[in-house]
Formats: sequence, structure tokens, C-alpha cells
Amino acid sequence: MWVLHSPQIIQPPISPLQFNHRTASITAKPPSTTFICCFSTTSAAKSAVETTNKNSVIQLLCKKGNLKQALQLLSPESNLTQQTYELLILSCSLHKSFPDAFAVHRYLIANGFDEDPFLATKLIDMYTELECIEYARQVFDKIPRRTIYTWNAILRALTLAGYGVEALSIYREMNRIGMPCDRFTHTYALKACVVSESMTSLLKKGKEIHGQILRHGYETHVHIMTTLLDVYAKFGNVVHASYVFYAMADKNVVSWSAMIACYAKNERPLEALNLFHEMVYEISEFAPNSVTMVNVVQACAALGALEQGRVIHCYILRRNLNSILPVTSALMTMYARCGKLEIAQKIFDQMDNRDVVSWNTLISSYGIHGFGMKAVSIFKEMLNRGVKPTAISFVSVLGACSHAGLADVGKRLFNSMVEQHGISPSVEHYACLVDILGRANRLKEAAKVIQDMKMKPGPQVWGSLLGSCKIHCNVEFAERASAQLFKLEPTNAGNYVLLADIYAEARMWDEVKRVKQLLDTQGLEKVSGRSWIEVRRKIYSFTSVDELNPQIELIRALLAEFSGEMKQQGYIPQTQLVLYDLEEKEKERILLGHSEKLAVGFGLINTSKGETIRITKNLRLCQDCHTMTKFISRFTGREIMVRDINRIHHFHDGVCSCGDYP
DNA sequence: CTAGGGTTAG
Repeated sequence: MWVLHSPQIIQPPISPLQFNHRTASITAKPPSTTFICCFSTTSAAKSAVETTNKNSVIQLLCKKGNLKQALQLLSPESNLTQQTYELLILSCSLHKSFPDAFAVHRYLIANGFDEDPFLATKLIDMYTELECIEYARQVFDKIPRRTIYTWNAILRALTLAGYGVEALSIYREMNRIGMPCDRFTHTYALKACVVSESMTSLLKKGKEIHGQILRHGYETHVHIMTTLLDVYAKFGNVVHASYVFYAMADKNVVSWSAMIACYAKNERPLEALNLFHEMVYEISEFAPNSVTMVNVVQACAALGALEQGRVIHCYILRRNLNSILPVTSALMTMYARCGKLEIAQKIFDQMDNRDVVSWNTLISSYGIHGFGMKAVSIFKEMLNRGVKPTAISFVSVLGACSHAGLADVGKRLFNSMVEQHGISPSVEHYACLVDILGRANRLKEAAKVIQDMKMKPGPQVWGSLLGSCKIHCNVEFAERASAQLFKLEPTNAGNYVLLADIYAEARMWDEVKRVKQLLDTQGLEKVSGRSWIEVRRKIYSFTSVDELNPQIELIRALLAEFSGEMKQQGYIPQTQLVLYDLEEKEKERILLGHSEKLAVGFGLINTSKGETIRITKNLRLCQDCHTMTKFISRFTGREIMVRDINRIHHFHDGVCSCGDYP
């Protein structure tokens, strides 16, 4: 779990050493000068003076950041005060120094101070800061008299380290022994519910804690209620989150931001924007801050709402929030995801200071636009400038390689991750590598990567393989991947649909039927396709089934005309993509009603000639839509941009920027 | 002595 970064051998503070002697209770204040005058013998006075001096010298050194010198002054018999110990501990967290932290801890043990509730709390906090959870735990286990502070400290430590289940068992233990919980306890316990892996069982736990909070009369406490809201949001439970939000008597900018974040991150970007407008124009009691704006910008990005995004950008400039790094990164992503790569680049160029996230953002922006080599060269430029790459830098650059089909470059980068940068690949990185190889039709190699993984291949990894099988119509590997996926995430309808699509492509109709039955008997429904288009700052949403748009007949007629024209040029509608058992004509009709085609039709009717048509889609762009959009771009001389679930397609004069490498 | 919402990837 915890890996030591320096090669030095460091003596751990507790095990295997067994200190048991509690030599002293806490020394009160150091003797004052007047007190010293009363000593009869000079030696006693001298030692008292020395103790006083030693305490103040060590404290001063700690405050000045000179921890090393302070440590040199420690001697076995020095009689330090609680305050001095505290400063030593705080210095260690500040310097993030393991050897020093251990030395200080050992020193406390030797003097029996590690069992003092106040200092033990500080030690737990120190190990939390150093991300060294076992030692925090050992400190906690050794404390004979625990206060609410020590309990809260270990709860916080476990939660921050991602040990949700363990944190909740601490919470349970507190309740069992009758330790009264305070507002901090509840906040940490709530957060513990979302940091663990077994999400489903812990939602119930979160609701239990919700009940406890109400019983303790904390329903008006804005910190706790905001945490509660956020916990429901992180579980994707928008209904419960909004219930908490609307029931809150006092709200502040944080609770509003948390609710906007909840909508933005749970596929409700329109609600996020509406709530923001309400906050600003109707309530106007709380000024949005940078955190609010990050969430609002994300909502625009999710919608692909460029015009809305521009308005929000202006607002950010007016409020002087544009130089805050998270805001800038969110803005870059928004522009890139709306197809305005050049604006993302411009924002990056104009930044006074950049962090690794700014670089990662730029890399993935080029990646989703299909400029793989450019993304790789930005990555190298980042290294040249001495910016240390993070795990996400590699996800970004590997993703860029995958979009552009740069298999060997991607493989080399993957290997360099461990060899040159000391970052061990996570499941996500493996998923990227499998994607890179799979898309390049190196499925055997991809399967070998999965086989040799040092960890359990998660659904992301098998999903990458299955996705590649779709592109290359490989039934054999598709069956292997989907068998795993059905075990790992049995209720994800997308996997069944993907396999059925592959069978359909291979004209294996019996298998198509079998997979469809598998889907139906479990009562699963595939996520229906939806496309959005923004026209004059208004967002119009399309699905294949709704007939709400007043122009729907006009749109259908237009599409039928294109289809006829295309057929004359040799186009065959890809009706095998329609998995229902219908007549060919009916299949064609369904294909022509795909939400993305409707949105293109609507865009053609409602925008002017030189304008780019920008569409956002919630799933991957279907092949038939891809073919037809290419045709339309040439036939009408219009630029069309479609952002699907994982990249951007720019259609111009019959060609797509993805090079038909979706 | 401790506390709530946040940037990038999939």
C-alpha cells in the first residue's frame, strides 16, 4: 500500500519496537522566570532555564521551517511541552518528510506522549497528510483514552485514504460504545459512503446516516446538509439530492454550487444551467465563485452549447475569475468539446501560469479532434519544460494515440510510463492500450495485454476489446470479451447491444435473436440515442421517437431527399444496424429517423449558409449516420461537426476528420 | 485540534 520514496532505510516508529513506559504526564507551561528565581540550588535553576530555552528554541526553529535543526536538539531527557511536540508534528506534515515524521513519533513514544489524546490526534493527522494510513491506525489503536477528536481524526484519515468500509466500521464502533457523534463525525461518515468501491450497499448506509442526522437535529446545519446533498449526487441519485437541496432552510454559495454540480455531472446539464440562472438572476443573494463557474462551464461542455458557453465565458471575465486554474481548464475543455480547438489553444497560450492539468487538457483536446501526433508533441513539450506527468497525462496522450490510430507510438508511451516516469499503469491505462491495439486490428496482441495484466481486468478493459471487435467485426474475440462483461456488469445494456450489433454485421441472425432475448428477459433497455443542437442560444433535443418538433415533417422530407440522391450514387442503407425483426423498408425508415440525422436536418433548415452545424450526441455515432453526414456535407456545402461520446467528427466536403477511423 | 461544492482522462 504505502511505498517509501527514498531508498534510505527508516526505522518505523511502532512495530517492531515495543515501548510501554509512560514516563510522564503532560508538562504544563514551562517554568516562568520568576519561578526560577525561587530555586535554591543553581543546578536546578540551570536545568529549568535550559528546559525553557530548549522548548522555545525548538518551537522557533519549527516555526521558521528549520525542522532538521530542531530535531538535532532532541535529547533523551529533554522535558518538552505539549506545544513543542505539536509544532514538531505539524512541521513533519508540512515538510512531508517520512524519516523526520518517524523520528518525532519515536521520540513521542519514548517519552510516553504518543498516548496523550491531543498529541495522538495530531499524529493521526500527520500520517493522514503523509498518506500513511497504517501508522495512523496504529497510533489510534494504542490510545487508551479516546476523545471525540481522536475518533474523528481516524474517521477522517480512513475516509481521505479511500477506506470507506473501514471508516464506517469506526463509526459503528462509536455508536456501539456510546461515544456521542458530533457534526464532524457525521460529515466524515457521510463522505465515507462514497469513497469506497461497493457503491450499492453504501447508498443504504448513507440513508441510515441521513436518518441519524435528522434524529440529532442537524437538519438545519448547512455543512452537513451540503455534504449529504453531495453524497446523493455522487451516487447519481439526483432526486434525493434535489430533495435535500430544496428542504434546506439556509443555503449558501456552496450548497448552490453542489446542486449545480450534481446536475452537471449526472446528465442534467440543462437543469444545471437553469439553476445557475436562478441563482444569479432570481436569488442574487449569493455571488457565484470559481467553483460554481467550473460546474456551469462543464454543463455547457456536456451540452456542446457553444453560444451559451461564450456568454458564460464573458461572465467569468467580468467577475475576474478567468485566471483561476480549474476555471481555465474547464473553459479549454468546453471550447475543445464544442469543436473550437483553436480557442482552447489560444486560452492556453495566454495563460500566465500553467499546471499539469492545463497541459493534460490541451493534450486531450487535440486527442478528441484526432490530432494524435500533435497531442504527442505537446506531451513531449510538457516533459521538456520539466512538468511532471501524472497518471491522467498518460490517459490523455494514450487516448489521443488511440483516436488517431498511432499504435506503436502509443505502445512506446505506455512502456515509458513505468520505465521513465515511475507511474504504474492503472486499469484505465490498460484499457487505453487495449483500445489502441484493438482499433489497429491487433486483437490478439490486445488480448495478450489483458492476459498479462498485473491486476484484475475491469469492465473498461473488456469494453475496449469489445468496441474494437465491433469496428473489425471479429466475432471470436467479441464473444470472449462479452462473456466477461456479462459477468462484471450484467445490467449494462450497452454490452448486449454491442454484441448483437457484431452478430448482425456477421449476419448471424440466430445469435442476434439470442442476445436480444438475453436483454429482454432481464428487463434491460438500451439507452436511447439523443442528439442536441444549439441554434441562437437555444438547445433543441432530438430522439428517434419523439415527434415534438414542429418542423419534423419538413426534416423527414429533406432527409428522404438526401437518401434518394445517395442511393443513386450507390449508397446502400446499413439496415443490419437495426436489430428489430422488421421489413427492409421499415428498417430503412428507422435508420433515417436516427436522432443525429434529425438534428442535422433541423440545423440545415434553421441556420444560415456559412454557419457550422454543431451537434452533440449521447452515444457513439452510428455508421449509417456517419456515411450520410459525409454525403450531406458535400451535397450542401455545409460544415458539420458532431461530437459523440468519445470524439469529435468534422465533416467537410464529403470527408470526416476521423478518416473513417471512428 | 477537525468541516461542505472544483480543473484534466474513461
